[in-house]
Amino acid sequence: MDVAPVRSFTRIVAHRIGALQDEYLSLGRSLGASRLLWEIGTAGADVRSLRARLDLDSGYLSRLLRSLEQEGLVVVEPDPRDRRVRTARLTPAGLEALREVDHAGDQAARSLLASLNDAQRRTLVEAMGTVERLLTAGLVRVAIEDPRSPAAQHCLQAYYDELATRFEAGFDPGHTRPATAAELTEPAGLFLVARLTEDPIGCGALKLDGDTAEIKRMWVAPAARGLGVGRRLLHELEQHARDRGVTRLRLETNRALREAINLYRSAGFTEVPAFNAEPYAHHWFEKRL
Amino acid sequence: MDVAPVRSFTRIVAHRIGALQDEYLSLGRSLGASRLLWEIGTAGADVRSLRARLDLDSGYLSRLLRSLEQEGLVVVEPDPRDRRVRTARLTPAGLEALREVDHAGDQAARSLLASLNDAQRRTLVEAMGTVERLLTAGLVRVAIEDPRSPAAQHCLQAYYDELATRFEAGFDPGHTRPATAAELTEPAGLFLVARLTEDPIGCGALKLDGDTAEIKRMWVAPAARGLGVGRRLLHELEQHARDRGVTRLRLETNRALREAINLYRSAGFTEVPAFNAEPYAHHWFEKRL
DNA sequence: CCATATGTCTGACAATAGTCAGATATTTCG
DNA sequence: CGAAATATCTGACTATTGTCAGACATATGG
Repeated sequence: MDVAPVRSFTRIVAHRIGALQDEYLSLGRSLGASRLLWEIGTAGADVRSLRARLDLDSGYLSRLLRSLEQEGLVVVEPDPRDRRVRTARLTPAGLEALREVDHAGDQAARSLLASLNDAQRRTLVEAMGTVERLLTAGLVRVAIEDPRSPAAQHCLQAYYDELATRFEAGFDPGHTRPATAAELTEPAGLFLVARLTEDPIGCGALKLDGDTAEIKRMWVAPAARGLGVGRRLLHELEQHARDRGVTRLRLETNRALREAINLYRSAGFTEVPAFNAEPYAHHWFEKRL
Repeated sequence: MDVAPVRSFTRIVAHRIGALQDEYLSLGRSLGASRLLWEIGTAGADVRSLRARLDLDSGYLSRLLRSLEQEGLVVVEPDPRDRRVRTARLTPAGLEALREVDHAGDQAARSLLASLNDAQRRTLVEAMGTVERLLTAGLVRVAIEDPRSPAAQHCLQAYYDELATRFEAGFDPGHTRPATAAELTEPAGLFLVARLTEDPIGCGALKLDGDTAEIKRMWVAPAARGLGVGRRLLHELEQHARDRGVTRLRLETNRALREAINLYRSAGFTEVPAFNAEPYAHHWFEKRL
């Protein structure tokens, strides 16, 4: 793997981005304080999530919050639902400061595009989008989890909700062919969850039956589409199946799920006659391993 | 100008690159010290250029050097040509430390590519190259300079050397149609120099003659090609000509300069019969403004 | 040779960033 | 209820990064 272009990229981009940060410092606030203001945002945020997003030590964050509080930019109050958690909100002065930070950010971004012509700008913005998308994709982690875990349940619920919206006939989990938690737990099967820095963003399951396995519950969160998560889940399910001696993979799907069907085809699945009586299915696929 | 994608890019990339720097810190040396080791490199570097490249205060840099010196990684000695200048070189232990830093950098770069498939890696590396190229292009500054200035002379010398290498018949500046420094200085003409953070990387000149102007001395440093510097120089020369009431731009060129010929054509120049007796020319171009 | 400019260094600070060990309040769970 | 877990805070540090004013040596241009 040739990493020289990556190193050259990181060096130059770090240098350019470092230069941009002077724009923020010109506001007379430390970089940490500006970032914190920005993360609190107009909606406010609880201290716990700020700590996670900024990756700060709890003591350090607490002190940063105190200094913003003293400037009158922030108020920190206990969350009524869980009074251990405290929520930071911007005061009117804080909102004004946020607008300044935002403006400094716009200026910084603009300065990256200055002295490029239109064609170069378009190319740059497109390439930036690609880099961003793929760097994000590189953070996705896929692991076998218990289908009863909160993350798995979250994915399944979102999956059912989406089917209900997208299927012409709606979707009722009670009418589909069942796949119980036990059937999707080893050794009977397995359940994969894809996460983007802790947040669950997709799932997929395998139900084993001798040398045949069924793929079930393939779903990717709308916000995470285009990162190749679906392909990755499918690929890992296939690998797990192979490892367990499976030679035939099967799945069924509904015609409303166009992108899934395309994925299956491009992953080497071929359409076969219906091999079960799933009421919501229009297409049945199979792949020999 | 929509800067939202740029801001989103800088945010995510800054975050990812920040995370990579832990790799350097794991070497038990501060980020500043690691960067300094890297900039000194195997060839050594004088303190002045280190200060410029790392953009550090002279006092701070001096102290960083002392600490590396104390660790036995670096020796700093006066430059024999100018004993005010001091040159830092790595000791054998320093070279070993540099290898470690380099290895940490490779690891960091690799971790960006990890968990991407081959197609994604190729796409990412290509997009990174585009971003790097265009961010660099955004740093290029073009300005009118005296053709007798050191930067201009450097470009002209490099230009003549390149012609001597590329022309089938070689190149002798004494045999070409002359363009004296006075003819390329306002108001008779003008000389543009393109610089990438101070270093001259290209030039181009205009020789005015009533409503006609000739474009001369177009050159871009090999290391800076692909950044659109040639197109930018040509565009700015054209703009300067227009501002001075020129309605016809002319130039002649040698058939060995393929990329220049393509540039002229795509910029709207059309080939015309020879309008002078330049011995090294094969093509004559003209553009009506 | 002298005035001035240049390059580097030391001393003296100061701000920012980061760490770690408890203290305190609240919630959760057996 | 009481033990354990969770969330945040304060105190007490340390390290890093950055700044500024001079000191000193050397070079340059008249």
